[in-house]
Amino acid sequence: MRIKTKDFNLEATLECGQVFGFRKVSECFEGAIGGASVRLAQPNGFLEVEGKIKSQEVSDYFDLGFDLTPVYTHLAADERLLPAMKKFKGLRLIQQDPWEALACFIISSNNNVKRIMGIWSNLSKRLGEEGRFPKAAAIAHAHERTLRELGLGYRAPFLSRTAQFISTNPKYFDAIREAPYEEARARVIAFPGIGPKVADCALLYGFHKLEAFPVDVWIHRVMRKLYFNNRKVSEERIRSFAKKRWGGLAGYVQQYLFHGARLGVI
DNA sequence: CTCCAGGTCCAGA
DNA sequence: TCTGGACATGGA
Repeated sequence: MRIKTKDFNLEATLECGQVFGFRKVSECFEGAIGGASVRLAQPNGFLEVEGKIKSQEVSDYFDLGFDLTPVYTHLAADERLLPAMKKFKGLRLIQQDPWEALACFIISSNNNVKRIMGIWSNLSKRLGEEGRFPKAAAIAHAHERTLRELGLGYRAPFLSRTAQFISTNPKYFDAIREAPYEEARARVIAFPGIGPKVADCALLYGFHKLEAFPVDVWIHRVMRKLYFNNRKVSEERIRSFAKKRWGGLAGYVQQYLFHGARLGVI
């Protein structure tokens, strides 16, 4: 299947750190969208999709209907952000599964991307269906010892307890999705192993709350460098700065900043 | 061996 | 409210 796209960069979108379930295999990305295993490529502008899936579902997943113009307006208006915009034009925040996002970012704390992807893979092979990321119930029923064997370390009880809560309160995500950002954030922070940063990742990536601005070590460093003259700044001040400057699209700007910082282009 | 990785939690000032 | 240390694990 071939899908026409406007302003879409598959590689930047899947490698910018918002999702951990795609693997690059010779110019293709292998992973899953919803319940379908897919292989994706973008050889000459078009998005090529292999797998038992409708084009609408792919389009929804990558949020292809979302107009990036206001994001570009922010990026282009700031000399400091211009390099990231040029490099990653077409990077989109996707509509991934809320549970997967929440779980993956519990795993992400004090961890590195390579290891997070490894743990994603271990969990999916051991507890998931057909190698996809396991449902909350599957993790809830697994023994904590099993999670440790898969590399979770001290995060095992955090993930286990959160999975138990979600699998027994399946409607809870609806409440989070419907709540305004600040209230949703407070609800997510209440989960074990989730603090302000992981909560913002879950809200931005799992619930598409585009005002969420996760401040991790990379964002902290790059924001300090670009906007605070390398002085000490609290994460709270960075957050309020971002909110004031980029408002409801702060999370989008954050993604360009994060990817740019990690790749060393800004 | 030490340091670090998309932090969080807890205790003590 | 702010700060320091512990926390599993594996790669550099």
